[in-house]
Amino acid sequence: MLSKKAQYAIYALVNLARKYNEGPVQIKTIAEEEHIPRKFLEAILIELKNLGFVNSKKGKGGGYYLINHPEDINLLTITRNFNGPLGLIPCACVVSYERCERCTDEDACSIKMMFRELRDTTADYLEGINLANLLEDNYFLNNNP
Amino acid sequence: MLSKKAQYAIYALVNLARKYNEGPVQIKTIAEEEHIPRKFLEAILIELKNLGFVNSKKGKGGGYYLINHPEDINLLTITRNFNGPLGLIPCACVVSYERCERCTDEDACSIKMMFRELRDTTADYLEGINLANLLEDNYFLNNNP
DNA sequence: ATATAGTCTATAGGAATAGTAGACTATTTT
DNA sequence: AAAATAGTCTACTATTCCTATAGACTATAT
Repeated sequence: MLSKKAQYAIYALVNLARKYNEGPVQIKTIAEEEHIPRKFLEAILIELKNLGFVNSKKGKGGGYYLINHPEDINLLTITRNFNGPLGLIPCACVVSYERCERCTDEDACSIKMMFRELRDTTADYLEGINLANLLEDNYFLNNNP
Repeated sequence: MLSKKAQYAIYALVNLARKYNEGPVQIKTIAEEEHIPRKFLEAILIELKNLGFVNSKKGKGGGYYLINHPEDINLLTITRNFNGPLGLIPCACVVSYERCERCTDEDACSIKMMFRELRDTTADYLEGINLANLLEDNYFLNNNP
């Protein structure tokens, strides 16, 4: 399961994607519409800003907005920044890789290979989904066999 | 990432699978070979026993052993019992499903569909791997295109 | 009997998660 | 310039989960 923080980040970005090109959206609005605790959301938005996903405008009529087009933000990127490693065991991770103490030959270890393949499948899948895909109702029903 | 507990459970079971039909294996032996803290391993083995994966024999020459053939224990079953939900968001879970507060029509929600498909892929993958598969070096090199 | 080896109860430190409070700063409109 | 709006920053807290550990107890085999 993703952390609440990671989940909130995704929902906040989807909310902004839905209103792309409609001007800044207030923190309060996002918090209410997405059922996210306001103060918690503030912290997440600042992180999203530092990561280059969103920008903000202060004062009246201010709020947050997406910097890039929804099509250019995929779920792997979001997940990477707000959640731990994708691999299920340390030696199967890429970014957070740790050598396995149990192995003499890690390159022949079936346990590692198995978990590594699962990790890669997951990464590819998440990378293939962007925010625009998530806006359309029934996207999957319409695009899957 | 799986919890240490879940990882240890998998490595302990693989250790027992490697010695299937060779009589009971002592806690101490498994702990040393798999680099698992002994007392922690004790607790995990008791849980594995209650779940019906292993049995134990007391006294001299005692230890733990697998009840079923390694081929009959898949990784989905192990993971389910020692780690949280497979789905990345609550509404995409099966066992730990929670209704989404954001949705009016969950059946048309692309976010849910996406995470649900990923969950199902992961579950199918884990279910397809059994302990016997993990014993053979290079299993994946030999069986994947 | 005695050594061996699993079982049970209880506890505990620490990290991560999730959330809160309040003062402060920048911008826009009047 | 003043007032209202809205984001920013610092600090704090509560709770849960993870990862263990200690030690006394019980059952079995020889």
